[in-house]
Amino acid sequence: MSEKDLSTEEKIKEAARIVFTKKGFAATRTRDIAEEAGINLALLNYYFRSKEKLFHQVIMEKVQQIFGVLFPIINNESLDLETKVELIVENYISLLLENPDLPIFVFSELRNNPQLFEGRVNAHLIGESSLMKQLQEKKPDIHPVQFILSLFGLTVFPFMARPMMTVTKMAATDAEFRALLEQRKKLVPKWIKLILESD
Amino acid sequence: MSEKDLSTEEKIKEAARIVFTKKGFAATRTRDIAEEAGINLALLNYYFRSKEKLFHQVIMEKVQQIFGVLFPIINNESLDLETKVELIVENYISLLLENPDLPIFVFSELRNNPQLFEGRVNAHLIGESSLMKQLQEKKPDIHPVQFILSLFGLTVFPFMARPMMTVTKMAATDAEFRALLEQRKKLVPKWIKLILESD
DNA sequence: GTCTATAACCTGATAGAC
DNA sequence: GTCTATCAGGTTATAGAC
Repeated sequence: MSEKDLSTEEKIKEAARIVFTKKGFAATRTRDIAEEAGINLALLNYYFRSKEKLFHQVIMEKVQQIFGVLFPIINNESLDLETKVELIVENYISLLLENPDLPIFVFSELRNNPQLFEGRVNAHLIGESSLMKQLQEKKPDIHPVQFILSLFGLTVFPFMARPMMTVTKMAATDAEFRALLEQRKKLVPKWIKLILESD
Repeated sequence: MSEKDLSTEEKIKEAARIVFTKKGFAATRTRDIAEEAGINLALLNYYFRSKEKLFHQVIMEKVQQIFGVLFPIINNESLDLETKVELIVENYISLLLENPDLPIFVFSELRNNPQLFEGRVNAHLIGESSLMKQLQEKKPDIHPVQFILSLFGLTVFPFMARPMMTVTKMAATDAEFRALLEQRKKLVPKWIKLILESD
């Protein structure tokens, strides 16, 4: 599907996704989005009313995209803990490889604007999830939050550290980075398993 | 040392540290810094010439603060791998507990502005470090970058996820968060050890 | 060194022609 | 729906008095 096939509205939103995720809300100028979309500034306001409304739409769709991948796994009663971990890591890394700027974007905007998510992210949805119950059963001595932080730390952190890895030449090229993350799809579940089976 | 004891220059810089780390460069207005410092806008330019120059000074000092803590450990030839890991985790978590906004700040500004660090962070300083040599010897089958990503992912990620933890009530209060991270000082080295001793 | 006032510039948003 | 031109408001930086 070439750029020409998209409606103007979708062209603007796609441009907004790119620019907002790359630079953040405050550093993005509506002019940048217009230019990226190949349209003019007035059209942005014609379709989306304001920079803020456009931003809100973009980030919410991104958050839902993430939860859309993770939730069905976390709450699937027919998967055991180990399989859940494998699927979460595999699918989340795949998603992030297509959206590498997403983690820094979401976390830094959430810092500036916590009320964005207030009410939308229900504590029970995580605390009462199938994953949590299985964890409690398998390893009651690990604080569930410590487990979650580790699982996602191991999975997400490389994307946040990406700019640092480029500068330090730890993963200078895109191909190197992708290779590392592909390898990590197997490593992280293996390591998590070590943690779960330790005493 | 009360606020009154600080020179005007230092008051401005301290205010800049607070506001910049909390909101990022683009979202920060020089007026916010002036107000936080209890001085007037013109003085900021009198002392630091521009918003950009002040920012540059602040972020560089923060980065050096981090490396100042980590480098002596990473390159201490007389510490074995396990002890290095313990000290890195312990000291880094302590530092970040005093500067919880630092990780999001540094990583998101680095994304917007990678040239900030070009030339300053030498790839050899990490690749040729004592830590890396020990790792290579102890566990040649782990890619060193995978190890580093895991060590720092486990250590730093909780600070980046802090706003998310607040919203989801995983760690609603400051005290809860601190307790989790204090506990983590022991957990992370234990888990890293599991990884290093696995096959 | 510190202040007030203001210049110079930039950005989001809109008016109005087509 | 799409464009150009422009407004209104806000931001950085400086001039000039004290």
